[in-house]
Parts: sequence; C-alpha cells; structure tokens
Amino acid sequence: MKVTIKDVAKAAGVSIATVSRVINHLGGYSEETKNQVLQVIDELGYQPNQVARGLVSNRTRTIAFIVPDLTSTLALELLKGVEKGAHKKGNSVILCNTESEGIKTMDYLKLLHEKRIDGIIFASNELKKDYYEYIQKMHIPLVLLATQSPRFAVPFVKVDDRLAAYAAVEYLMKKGHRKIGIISAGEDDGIAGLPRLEGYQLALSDYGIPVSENRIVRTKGFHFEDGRIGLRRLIQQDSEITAVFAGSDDIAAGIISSSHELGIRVPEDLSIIGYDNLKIAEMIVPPLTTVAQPLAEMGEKACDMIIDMLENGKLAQSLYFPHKIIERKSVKTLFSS
Amino acid sequence: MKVTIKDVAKAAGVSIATVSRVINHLGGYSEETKNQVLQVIDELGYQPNQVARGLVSNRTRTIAFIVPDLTSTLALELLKGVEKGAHKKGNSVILCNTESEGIKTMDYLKLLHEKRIDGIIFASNELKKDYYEYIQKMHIPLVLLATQSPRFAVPFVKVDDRLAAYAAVEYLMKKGHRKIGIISAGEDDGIAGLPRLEGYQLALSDYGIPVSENRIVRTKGFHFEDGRIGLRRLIQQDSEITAVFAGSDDIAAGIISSSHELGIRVPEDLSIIGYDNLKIAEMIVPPLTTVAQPLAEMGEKACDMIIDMLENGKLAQSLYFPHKIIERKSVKTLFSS
DNA sequence: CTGAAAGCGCTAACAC
DNA sequence: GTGTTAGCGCTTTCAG
Repeated sequence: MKVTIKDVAKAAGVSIATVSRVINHLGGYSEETKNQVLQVIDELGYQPNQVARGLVSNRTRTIAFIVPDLTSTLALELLKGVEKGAHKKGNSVILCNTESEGIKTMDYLKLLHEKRIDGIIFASNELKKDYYEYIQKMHIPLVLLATQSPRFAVPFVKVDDRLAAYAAVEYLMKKGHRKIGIISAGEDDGIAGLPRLEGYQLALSDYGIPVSENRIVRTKGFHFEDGRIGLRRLIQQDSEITAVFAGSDDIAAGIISSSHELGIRVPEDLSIIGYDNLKIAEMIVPPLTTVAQPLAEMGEKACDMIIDMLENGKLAQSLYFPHKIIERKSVKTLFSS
Repeated sequence: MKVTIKDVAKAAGVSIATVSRVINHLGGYSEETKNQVLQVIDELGYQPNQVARGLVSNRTRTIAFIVPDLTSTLALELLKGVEKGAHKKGNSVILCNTESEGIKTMDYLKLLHEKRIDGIIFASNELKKDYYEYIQKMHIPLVLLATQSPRFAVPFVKVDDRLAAYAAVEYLMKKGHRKIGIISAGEDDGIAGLPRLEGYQLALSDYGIPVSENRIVRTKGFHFEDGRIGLRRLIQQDSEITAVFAGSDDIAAGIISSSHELGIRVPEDLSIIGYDNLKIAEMIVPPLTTVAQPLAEMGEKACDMIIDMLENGKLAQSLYFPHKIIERKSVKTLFSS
C-alpha cells in the first residue's frame, strides 16, 4: 500500500542507495539503471517521504508566516506573495495568526520549533524581545516583512513609510491643498504610525506650513472604525480642512463613510488620500487615491530572502521597496503646481 | 546545541523510553522519575522533534487548506477559521493557493503527499475527478468547505445556497419589491452560481411573479468588475427594476460603484442585497444589506471534522450552516408585508 | 516501573 | 557504478 524506497529498490533490482541517488539527481549511476529506477518509480507511484528526508537533512521545506491580524486585506496580499515565493521553490508555508496576543505568539513559536520549520517571516508587527530571543535559539533565518526592528539586526522588507507619507502629503499640496489633516495611528505605533506622522509633519514644514495639533488625529489602530471616529474628531478640531491624509485605506474608507453621514462630499468638500492600495481602494465610491505598497512582491521577496539565507548561511540584505501614488478620484485639484 | 531525547535521558539518568513516556503522558513511571525528567527537560529547554515523531507515528499534525483564489476576503475568513480550528488542537495549516489552475493543484497535491500531511480542506472550488482520485490514494481525510461535490461522497461544510438565495429574494419582496433582478454567476458555476439562481427563480415563482430572462444577468465570476459591468447590462435589459440580488458582496460593491456613475441612487432608486457579508459590506456607502455566511465558524468546523476523521477513522457528517440576513442600508422599503 | 532494541524512510559516508 | 551500513530522533514492543 504505502510504497517506500525499499519497494522501489527491490522492484528495480538495485539498492536503496541507488534509488536515493537517482531521485536526488546525484549522478553516479548508469543511464540504464536510472531509466530502470525511474520506470519502477512511475509504475509504483512512489513519492519520497519528505518527513523521513527532513529527519536526516534537517530541512523541512516549510516556512512560517506570522501575522497578528489575518482580518486585514493587507496581510492577505503579503501572504499571497509569500506563498508564491515559497511554492516557486518547492517550499510550503505554515500560517500563524497570532491575533496580537503575546502569549499566542510564543505558543506558536514553540510549535514551529517542534516542527523544525526552516525559516520565519514575521509580518507587520513589532518583534518583541522574547520572540527575537526565542527565534535566535532556533537557529533559523528570520525576516521582517512590512515592519522592522529598532533594536535587533534582523533583515527586513518594507517600504519607507516616512518617505511614502511625505509623498502623499506632498501630492495633496501639489493639488493645491494647504489645510491638510492627518488621521492615523501616531507615536504609539513606532513601526508604522510614527514614521507616517513624521512624513506628514516634514512635508508640511518643507512647504512652509506650520504643523498644527488641531489637524492631527491619532487613532488606536489603522481600522475602518478609527477612520469613522477620526473624521468626526478632526472636523471638530479644525473645520477648515480641505484634505486628509489617512494612515491606511481602511481608515480612508471610514472617513468616506463618515463624510456621507455628515453631509461632506468627497472630494468636492474634502479630499482624501489613503495608504496601502488594498482592494477596497478601488471598490469604494469615490475610488480612493492612495499610496501603493507592492505587498505581494514584498512577500515574495521576503520568501526569497529566507531561502537565500538558508542556502548561503549569511544574513540577507534589508530592502526598501518603492511606494507609488495611485491616482483615483478622492482628491480634488484646487490648483496645480 | 540541539538537545535531543538522548540528552534528556542521560542528564536525567533514565532511558530514552522513559523520557518518551513522560512527554507523551503514557504513564508507567513513578512520580519521582517524572518530576526528575520534567525538570531536566525544562533545564535543557528540550523540545521534541516533530519530524522524528511524524516519521514513526505517521502524523504530522499538519492540515492543508486549498483555495483557488487567495485574493478574496471570503477565502480569508474561511482560512481564519481553519487556522483557529487547527491551532486549537496543536495542528498547523499549510496554505495552498492554486489560482484556479488545474496543473498547479495537482502539483500541490503531490507536494502535500510528500509532506505526509494529515488531511485536506478543499475550499470554494470544484473538486475535479483527478484531485479526488489522487487524494483517495493518499488515504487521508478530505473535507469540502463552502463547496460540495455532486459526484463524490465527500463530507462538506457549507450553507445551503439555494435556500439562502431564496431568503434574500424573499426579503426583497417583503420590502415591497416586485421587479427584482439578479446579477450573479449562473449555471456555468454549478457549485455557487446555479443554486443561487435557482433560489432566485423559486422565490419569484412562489410569490407568483414570472421569471423574466431580462432580469437575469449571468456573470463570469463573483468579482467587483462583474458587478460593475453587470449593472449596465441589467438596466439595458430592463430599466424598470427596483431591486437587485447580487451573487456576492463584491458584485454588490461593483453594482453600487456603477450606479454612482450612472446617477442611480442606492437605495432610493435601486435596492441591493448582497451575499457573503464580507468586511467590505460594512465599509461601503451605503452599508450593504447582505446574506451572511458564518465563514470563520465553517472553517473551524471543517478543521474539527478533519481531526475527527483522523481519530475515528470514519467519514464525517456533512453539515449545512445557517445563513442570516444582515440588514444595513442598501434596501429601501417600498411597503412592508 | 524501567530499559534494550527494533524500526519509521531516508541520506551519506564508506567500501568494493 | 553500485551496495552496505550507520545513523537522523523518536515510539513502541518486549523483557525484566
């Protein structure tokens, strides 16, 4: 029933070593025996047992993808890229949804360790000290995806948030906007919130516009609800605003949803630029102008890096991916410059 | 460096058999040795090697989740549930994104076979004969999620699409609508399209309303674009329509997007009911009234079923999950009945 | 209650 | 070119 290398060897009239050689393309056998073996493999429908292989080779051809929040389309895009990168080279990916809970993450790490997975891609979340240290002990490659660590020297793949935020705000200004607000997670989120806020402030300063606290709304996260609530807070603080930079597309969607309720027209009364270019950006009305991150590509690259590190044994080079502004219909041109 | 069962045995002054017994809670050892072993395990930071375990026990504690299209939020919700169900019992899930290509699916199946995964959850796609036969040969449990097979006796978890579609259309009628269209994949998609179309037709008939081909638009898939194009076709075929049943939330979003361009107000001029209750349903304007499928729960259940089958060795019972209509703001009440 | 030993299916020296 | 054999780390009889 279950056919093993032994069965193949016996049926082909050779030793298991020879079979092993041909399935691993190692050479050291005649063309004739090779064909013989191959034929038997085919007849018997033999599939090498990767578990047994893993036991001796210490390679499971499995990569773990750890995300805090599988709900977000952002994670999905990332995951898609990772999966593609993995499968391209005969690896598979194990999914770990940690739901932001620290305990669950350590839990997962243990499980992954027991499974002797080959590497870890840690996505869009803070790499806590505990995690880092535990992973170090596992002696497997780790790369950070859409996040980075201020403390540990771990290779990462991401876009430069500060730069991208700067570009978004600059775009608004080029369209003639001067009274620009921001609704985004702020300093509390050092990974994504802080740099986006900094980019916003820097862009304003560079254009000689004073930064006013009244135009800043710091949200808890990057979710739809944050945007909904955020807009109400923002117009309360400063009703003169003509444009808003949203820290994420979800926030932007929330802002748009809220504006409808408040009778604010987008983009006629209020222009909005988002961040992420998720699928929802094109599905809402008006279609959202936003800063695109090449998420799928980034995921794929992260995977390549893991495999690279596995093969070469040295740390991969961190990488910034370029952002891009996708123009749709949520920003009104006041005047062009 | 790498600590194995031998190291533990040596350090604890017992045999590896004893260590194995305590880590597997098999009993047959004194309280004293147990504590001794446990302590050493802790000190050494020993983690059993699941690969080695898998080799002898033929259990890898890994379940594969196969979906054709990871892009959709639907897949995401399903996946979330599956992941939860798996992790709950110390299993992990390997993700397979087949992108609808048959070759890639067989490819994956081979890979999964080599990895000796414990079971397969096959989601929202047609189970082709090739796949089925191959999986049969693997001798591992298989369950269909959000899909079913008209040909093979494979346990499934899904909602009854026909019933749910019926309910959606009936809802529209209870709100006073009589001229109701449908934009959805049709007979070509036997799994989801056909039953939804049937539900639509049946509901109409039951209320004594003739089914008109002019009110039916059959789309290629269930995507946003299908909805956008679909609406234009529909109003061309019949401009009198007051409500539309969309085969998916994505289609519904497309319809709404299209209506804006066409100057049709939702729900004032046109009511829309969607299907799936994805996250986008609450994020668009107006928030979408839709038929909810408990996707995450379904995913979790599918996982439970796999594990069940693994433990009991017999086929699980197929399960229909209940649908539910989520009322939001995309349907106008003409008159209540 | 505990240990010795035979594998699980495969790879990788090491012989011939 | 090809076969023999010693493990990889663990579970599981079988003795004692």
